[in-house]
Amino acid sequence: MRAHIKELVSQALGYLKRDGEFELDAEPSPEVERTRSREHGDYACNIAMVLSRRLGMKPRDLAEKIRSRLPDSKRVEKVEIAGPGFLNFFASAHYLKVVVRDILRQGEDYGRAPAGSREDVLLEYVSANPTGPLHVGHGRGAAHGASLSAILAAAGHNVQREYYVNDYGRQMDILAVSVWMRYLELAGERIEFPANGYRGDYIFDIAREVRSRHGDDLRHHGADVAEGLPPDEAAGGDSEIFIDALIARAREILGEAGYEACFRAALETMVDDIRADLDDFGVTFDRWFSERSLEQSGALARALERLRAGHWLYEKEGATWFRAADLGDDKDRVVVRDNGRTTYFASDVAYLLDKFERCPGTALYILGADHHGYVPRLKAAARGLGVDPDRLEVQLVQFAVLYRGTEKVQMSTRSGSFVTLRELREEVGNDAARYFYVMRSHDQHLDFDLELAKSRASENPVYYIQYAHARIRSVFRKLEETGHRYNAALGETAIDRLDSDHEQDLLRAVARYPEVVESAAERRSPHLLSHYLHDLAALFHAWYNNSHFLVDDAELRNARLNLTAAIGQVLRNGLGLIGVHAPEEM
RNA sequence: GCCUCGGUAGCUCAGGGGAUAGAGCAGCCGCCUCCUAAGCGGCAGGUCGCAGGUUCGAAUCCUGCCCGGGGCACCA
Repeated sequence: MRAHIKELVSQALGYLKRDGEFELDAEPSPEVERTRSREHGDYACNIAMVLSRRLGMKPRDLAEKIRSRLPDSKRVEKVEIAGPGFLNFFASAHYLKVVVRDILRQGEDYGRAPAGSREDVLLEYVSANPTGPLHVGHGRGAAHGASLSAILAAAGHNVQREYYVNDYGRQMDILAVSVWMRYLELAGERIEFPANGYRGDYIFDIAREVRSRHGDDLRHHGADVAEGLPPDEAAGGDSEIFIDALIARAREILGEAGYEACFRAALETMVDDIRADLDDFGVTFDRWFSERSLEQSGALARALERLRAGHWLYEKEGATWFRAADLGDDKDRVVVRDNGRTTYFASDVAYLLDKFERCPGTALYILGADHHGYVPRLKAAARGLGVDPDRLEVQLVQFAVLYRGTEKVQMSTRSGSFVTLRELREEVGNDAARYFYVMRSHDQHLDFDLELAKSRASENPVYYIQYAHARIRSVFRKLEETGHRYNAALGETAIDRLDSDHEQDLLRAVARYPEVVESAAERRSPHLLSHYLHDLAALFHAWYNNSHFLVDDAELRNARLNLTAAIGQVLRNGLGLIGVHAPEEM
C-alpha cells in the first residue's frame, strides 16, 4: 500500500512536470509514512513541504496541485491537505475488504515476501565459547538472532544461520586441563585445582564421563603432575603462567592421544549441551562452524596469504602483524604469535573470508556489547581481504540484567554459580523468555523481571498477547456450541458492516502487518514486531469487551468472525517469528 | 584518554526530521445475568539530560558539556 501511494504521487509529479507547471532537475522519491492519528488518514506524504522551497511555492498550494493530478485508485478513498502541507491518504473500504480476504486466503504466508526477493544474509549469532553452559546473557543474543533470522526470512532474504564454535584456543586447553584435574581428583589423587581452571559442577560430570570411558588410563600421581611447575596464585605465583605450564605438562604426560581424550570429551559434551539447550529454546542453526576446521581445511593459511599478497602483513619481534591501523583500526593486530601459533583474530579473518565466499550478500554478526571493540578490526580485515566493508554488518546486543521484582539478581561467573539460560527457561518458560528478550531495542539495556515474566495477568505482555489469541479460538469453539456455522464467504460480502471505530482500527492494524515485518527486517529490530503484536492484542481486547461477535444477524456475525479469524492469523504469524506459541486456550 | 550504547511520565520503555510526544506498570475512579474480568473504560502524570547549531519544521540530525552501562590483550 505504501509503495502504491508513492507510485501515485510520483505519477502526479510526472504529469505536472510534463505540463510545464514546474521544473525538477532530479526526480524526488516521495516519502510516504503511516500516520499516527486517524484524523490524518492512513498514510501521509510530505513531498509538498520538501519541494516548496525549491519551486518557490507555498507548501499547501503545491500540495493542492499534486492532489489535482493524482490518478484514481480503488485503494484510496480520499486525499486531504492538512497541517503545514501534508497530503493525507485515506484507505478505501475496498482496500480493507481485500486485506481481510487476503489474510484468510494466505494464512501463514500472510506477511511473507517471496523467498530470495532480497539479498542473502549470513547471520552468525550466539557463538559462545563451549567452555560452560549458556548463561542469561547468551540467551538474549540467541533470542535476538533467532527472531531476526525468522523476520529476515519472512521479509524475503535467504538466510544462513551459523554458530561459530571456538574449539581451537587456549580457553579450550584450560577446559581440557580442568577436566583432567577433576578426573584425577575422582581417581583419588591429591591435586591443587588451578586458580584459573573452570570450577562449575559440569566439569565433574565430564570428568566422570572420561573416567567411565578410560578408567585409570589417564591417571598419574598428583605429585608427578605438579613437580617442577611454577607456583599458582594461591602460592604467591601468577595464575596465567601456572595454567599454561600445567597445560604443557598435561600434554607431555598424557601424550597426544590422552590429552585429546580429555579435550574431545570436554568439547563434545559442551557443544552437545549448548545445542540441546538452544534446540529446546527454539533456536537453531544451519551450520555449526568449527574454528579448528579453518586450519585443517587450509582456510586459515589461505586468508593470511591473501593479506600478505595485499602487503598488509609484516614481521616484528618474532610475530606476524596485520596493518589494521592503516585500514581504520586503532592499532595493528598480531595474526601469528612469536611462538608460531595463530591468534584468534587470524581465525576470524579466515572465517570472514569464508563467509564472503559462500554468501554473496551481507555477513551479519550479532555480538554482545562487550565485543564492540572488535568491529573496527573486522572491518579492517574485510578491507585487507579486498572485500567491500559494507558487506560486513555488526549488531551489538546490550546486556540483560535479571530482576526479581525490584531486586537485582546477582550473577557471578567466577564462582560457577551463575544463572544459566536453562535455569531461566525452566523458571519463566520458553515463551516468556523469548518475548522478554526481544521486547526492547537490542541497543537498549534490558531489565528482565522474572516475576513479571511469570505473571499470568495483563501486566505481562506475553500473556496478554497469548490471551488475545486464546480468546479468538474460544470464540470459534463457542460458535460451534451455539449451533451456528461459520460462513466466510458471507462475511466477505458483508465486510462493510464493520464500521465501528474498533473494527476500523483493527482492519488498519492487520493491514499494516507486512510493513511491520519489512521494517523490522530492514532495521534489524525484532522489538518493532513485539510492540506491534501487543498493540494488536490491545485493540482486540478492547473490541471484544465492547461488542459481541456471535450475534443473530448472520451477515454481521460472519463479517466479525472474518475479522476475528484474520486477527488470530496475524497474531499466530507474528508470534511465530519471535518463537512464541499461540495457545488454543489458557 | 579513546571507542561504544543509553539519558523521554514516579518506574520500565516506544517514537530516531513532520501535525496536540505514546504504551505498560505503579496511583485514583468505574465496568462481569453476556463469546475467558488472565479482560475493558476513565482520570491524573512531561523543562524529551544541559547548551549551542543546521532546517520551513528538532525528542529525532550536528558540535560541545554533564551523568550512567560496557569496552580498549601476542585472552577466547
